Amino acid sequence: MRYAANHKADSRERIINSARRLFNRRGFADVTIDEIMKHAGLTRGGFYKHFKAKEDLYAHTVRQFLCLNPPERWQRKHVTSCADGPALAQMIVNAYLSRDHLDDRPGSCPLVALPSDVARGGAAVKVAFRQVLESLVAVFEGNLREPGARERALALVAMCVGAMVVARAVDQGRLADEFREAARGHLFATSGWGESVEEGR
Amino acid sequence: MRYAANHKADSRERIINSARRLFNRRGFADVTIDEIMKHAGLTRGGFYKHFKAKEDLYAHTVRQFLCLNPPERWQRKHVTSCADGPALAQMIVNAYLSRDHLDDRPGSCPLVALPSDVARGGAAVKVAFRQVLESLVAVFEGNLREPGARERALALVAMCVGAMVVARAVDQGRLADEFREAARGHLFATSGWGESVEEGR
DNA sequence: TGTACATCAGTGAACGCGCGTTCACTGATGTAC
DNA sequence: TGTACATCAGTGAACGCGCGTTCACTGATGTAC
Repeated sequence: MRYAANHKADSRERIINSARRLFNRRGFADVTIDEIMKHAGLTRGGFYKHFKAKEDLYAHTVRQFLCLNPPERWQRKHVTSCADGPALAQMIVNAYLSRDHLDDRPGSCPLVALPSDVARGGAAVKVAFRQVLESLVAVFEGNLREPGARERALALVAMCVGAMVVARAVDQGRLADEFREAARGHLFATSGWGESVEEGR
Repeated sequence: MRYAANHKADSRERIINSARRLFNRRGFADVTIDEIMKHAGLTRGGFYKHFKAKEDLYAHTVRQFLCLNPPERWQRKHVTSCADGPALAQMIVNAYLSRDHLDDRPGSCPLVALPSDVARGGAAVKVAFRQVLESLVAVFEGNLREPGARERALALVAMCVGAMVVARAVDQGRLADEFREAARGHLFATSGWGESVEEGR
């Protein structure tokens, strides 16, 4: 072999990474294979040495969010590795509802960036979306007191995702911030994870 | 004129209606002018007698949701015209979080069907999206007690929209139903609008 | 060690198709005179 | 009243472009013998 043993795997990872960031910004339909490959430092034709079709990428790009380590900028700033339990949950929520996350569309959580695309997509991408969703639900549920921990976790995850989704679709930064802050206030009032921290920017 | 005075306005309305239902199902990018015009009972070329470009439709289709009267099926079933105040708010929430609304993609609220598309769209469609959003916030806010009515309204709207958005993107009807029910339970517990009604189907 | 061949990630031109948009045309009616 | 012309919503062929996908090729390295 003329390439290192992990060379092809590295290329594949770069392609998925490139596609993930482009999909997050512009959706599945508007992004071309050519753009994806260029951002991965490759050319159009090579794509089909890695994937059977464009659609094969969708699930991989959604699932890749779970493997990001260290996480993207909006998470690095807010989440430190030394926390766990309610303190960790609090940090994750602050990161999720932060303005950094709102503004970082390429590095965004796919639950916020791609729900409409996934709703129209095939079975594979829906499975990946559900895995990301369930991982978020698990963090919430594990840090809420019984009884009804799961039900409250689902409602609060829906609120966090929903607040960010509408914040992204709105043309007024003021209203977007209101949604983020309202969700954060409501969440800390309901979960007992501690006070909402004022966000510098 | 060889057509009735309102003929062109009627055609325009049919085009927007056709586009709205197709966009709700498949998003802005995947729907073609040809399909839109066929569903409106017209042919491709006539589109440009009504709109300058495809993108001009987006805002009109989102805003049209506000004018639907009588509302679509999932609303007719749940909302009766004789209610107002908290009773009306309760009916609207039951309709919004109903399985009928979940399943009725063509007639869906655009907040649920199109947020990702709008987030990537132009200024006009974002204005229309915000108008629909604010109309929903107003219903909630007007039926919550001070203080903090607006903040709770924003949080609860985010939860309702978020629950429906993720329910649509998930591949398991069971999980989708859990989200709808969790949001409904949390909402009635928070708002004091009355008990959640078991939904027949 | 040297030579011929196999491998295979990546290249970039080409293909085929479909879409948004344009445009010359239709045909029924209104208007000028 | 009759005739010539203007109007304009709608038609459908055509254009131009870009995209997903295919394919013959490259070239560096590994392997057989």
